[in-house]
This record gives sequence, structure tokens and C-alpha cells, in this order.
Amino acid sequence: MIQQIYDILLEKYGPQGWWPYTPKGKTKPHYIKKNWTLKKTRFQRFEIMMGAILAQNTAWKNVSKAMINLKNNGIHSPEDVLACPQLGLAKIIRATGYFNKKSIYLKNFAQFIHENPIEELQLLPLAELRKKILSVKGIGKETADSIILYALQKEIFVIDAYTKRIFSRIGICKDNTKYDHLQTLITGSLEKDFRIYNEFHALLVEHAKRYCRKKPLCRRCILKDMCKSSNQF
DNA sequence: CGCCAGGGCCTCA
DNA sequence: TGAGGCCATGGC
Repeated sequence: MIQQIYDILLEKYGPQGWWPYTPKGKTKPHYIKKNWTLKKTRFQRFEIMMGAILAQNTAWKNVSKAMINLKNNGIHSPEDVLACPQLGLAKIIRATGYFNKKSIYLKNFAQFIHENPIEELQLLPLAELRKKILSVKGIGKETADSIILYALQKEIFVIDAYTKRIFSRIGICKDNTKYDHLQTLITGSLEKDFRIYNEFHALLVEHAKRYCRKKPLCRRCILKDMCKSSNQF
């Protein structure tokens, strides 16, 4: 069933090109399709990590504005973040909302990367890596997993509010399902490949935005045949 | 206008 | 350990 959902969404929407980051020579984040063999620089990986923090409960359009602002202010590295006064940083990321909190979170995380360079993190076993990242104040499970999957390109599946909504409506899990439980469920049904985890999560977000909204558009939903809730709306 | 967005922390039972 | 309050801008 879960594999089938992935196949349908990919067939319908196509590759999503996640996570957006700024290509060489460009000035703002782009979705880059078929980038599996493209080697990301350490700055691009850090950019994705900052984006994951700024995207917490925030529309991507606002995150993109903040990313452009960061770049225009010369903030590319963990050391740049650490050198920037917190109030200044908050002003730069204003458009994402929660800017006072997020500016602190960014600094916490920048300090963490400063002490644990990306090249070293990539050598750690997955469980240890996740635990270390989760120890940073401001990084919860979803943000940690987004960082691991999209910036470090390791095999971990990201669960977000959209994923819970879609899978609980279909009937695969309960609406109050726990993060780790749903993650295990999905991971156990898919080939262990970071490219598939990458694509599936992005496809779920796209599907939730288009049809499986808070007020869902079940009439034209391509998953309605397998969804136990489709007749309730 | 009101609603909501690619969450996480803190507090208090 | 779980529910509830809080953080906050900008697009639609």
C-alpha cells in the first residue's frame, strides 16, 4: 500500500527536486531535479540545514526570502552566523516568523556545526548522528531528520504534519500517531535508499498542498480509491 | 478579513 | 508523556 502510494504520487507529480538550495552562480534557492550525482558543497549543505530550521511551521516562500537575505548579508557559514549579532540575525530572518526563537536556534546549530564539521558528521553511524543533532536546542525530530536526509543525504525518512495527515486519513495510522512509529512503518515498506526517502517526502508535501488540505479536495484526489476518509468530506 | 504554513520548547498535571 | 500555550510573519 505505502509503496503503491509512492508510485502513484511520483507518476502524477514527477520528481520534486528537493531540498531547494542555491546553485553555483545563482542568488536564491532553486529546486534542482535529477541532482543525485551532483556533489553539494559544504556551504550548500549548511544552507539546507539553515533552511530546515527556518522552515519550522513556516511557508517556504517566507523561508526563501530569509535565505536570500542571509546571502545578501554575507552569511554563508556557521562562523558567519556566530559572528552576526543575534538581533541583527533576527532582523535578517524576519519574514519566517518566530524570528527571535529561530535566530537563537540558528546560533545554537551554527555552534554545533562549528564544533562538529559536516565532514566529520558524515562519518558517524546514523543513530549516533541523529542523537547528536537532536541535542541542539531548537532542533526537533523533523528538523533533525530533514537535515540528515536532505543536507547529509543519508537514509532517514522525514515525518511532518502533512505525512501524518495523509496517512491517518487513508487509514494507515491513527491521527495521533507518534513520530517514530509512523517513521518505522514507512521505512519498513520502502527500499532503503535516500533518493526514495527524499522523493517520497517531497511528494507527500506536494499532495497535501494540492488536495489533502485541512479542508481536503477529495473529489479530484488521486488517492481517494485507497482512502478510508475520502467519503467523509 | 481570518486562516494557516514543510515545528519545537516549556509548563503542568 | 501528553495536552495546551506560546512564538510571529506574510500569502492567499
